[in-house]
Amino acid sequence: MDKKEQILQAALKLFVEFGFHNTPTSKIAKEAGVANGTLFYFFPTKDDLVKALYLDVKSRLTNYVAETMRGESTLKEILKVHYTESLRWALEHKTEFLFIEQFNASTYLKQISCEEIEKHTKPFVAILKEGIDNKIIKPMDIGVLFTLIGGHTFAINKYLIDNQLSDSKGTEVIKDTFELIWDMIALKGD
Amino acid sequence: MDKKEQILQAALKLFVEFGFHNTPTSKIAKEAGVANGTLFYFFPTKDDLVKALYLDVKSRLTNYVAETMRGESTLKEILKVHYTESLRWALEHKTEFLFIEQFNASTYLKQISCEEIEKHTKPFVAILKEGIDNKIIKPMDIGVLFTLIGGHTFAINKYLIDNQLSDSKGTEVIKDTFELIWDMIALKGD
DNA sequence: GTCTATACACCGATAGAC
DNA sequence: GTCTATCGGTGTATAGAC
Repeated sequence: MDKKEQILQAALKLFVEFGFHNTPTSKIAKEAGVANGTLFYFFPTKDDLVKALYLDVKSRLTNYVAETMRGESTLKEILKVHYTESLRWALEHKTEFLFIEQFNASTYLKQISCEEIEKHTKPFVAILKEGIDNKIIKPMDIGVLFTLIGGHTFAINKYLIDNQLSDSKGTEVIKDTFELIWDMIALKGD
Repeated sequence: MDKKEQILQAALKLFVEFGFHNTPTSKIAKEAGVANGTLFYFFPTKDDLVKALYLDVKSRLTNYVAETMRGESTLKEILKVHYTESLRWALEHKTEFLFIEQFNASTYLKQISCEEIEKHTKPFVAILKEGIDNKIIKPMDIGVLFTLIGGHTFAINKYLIDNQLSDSKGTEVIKDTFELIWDMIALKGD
């Protein structure tokens, strides 16, 4: 693993544990096992490091979900894989999830360009739009629909992480809550 | 308005605009129109100020919702008032809402005792529990149910604030999304 | 209670050797 | 590319007059 990667990993760990502002770059360098100056060689400013880390984590999540897709045919199945695998990824990458949460609520978010954000959301929004057009999903504003599903996923994620459920119990909650969401947004049964 | 109140108000405004770490106590004092030392007379440390502000904002929200209750009889009506009025309050107190969001995702949250948090959630959880016991709400873990409703409310809140909808459009979204939630959690129709 | 003035720790960022 | 050493700015908190 190269030094740049080590720095990102160390930053992720410390940011989640202590927050952005309580994590000096000196500590990050130390945790990463590199010199102070090396950090600034790869990331000109601390802000650059935070943003690079966000983009890195985000794309890892997006890639993971994309890879688990195995040509599901119905919209319900596609959404289920999206939901289930996002949650499963977050459960196995708690630190990454908590980092995203912290970042989203921070003032850094404004500094990420719209294109950068849309790159991750666009494919999913397209799927939802298709569902509405094909009268599988209830007709509603696409933004509201996206918000609803995102909010759900995020909330259940936090619940699972905070409550340290067993694997089987966690799987059950994920399965059950997906059916609840589906009932909420689907136009009829299946 | 006394100086303590002025400080809290200034801190709220600046924290939301610049984030906790980019808001020095000196700026807060200046914005509040008090001397630097005065801030530390009321709040021994900056952390104390942040936490006091959180408790203050939280109880204002809780009180507001409690006051709007006018002896609704059915569970659906009670929940609807809770949902609607929480959103309405947040829309008229955007800064307060954004502050709560930032605080919840920060490392400060750990520093708030469980009792302090439960004070605000307990009454609501009791209502939900009653709904399950009386077979009005689908049987499920009370924690999951609370998470679901909270996540929804939070997500729609953010949507409303981010998208600057007109009053009538906003009211419509609030009304529609409540029906969606209700359909999701209710055991049958009404 | 409120102010002014200031101590002093800390941290982001740079310079320059290797 | 990576290191060591260090500077300058900044911000929390205190001391002490009023």
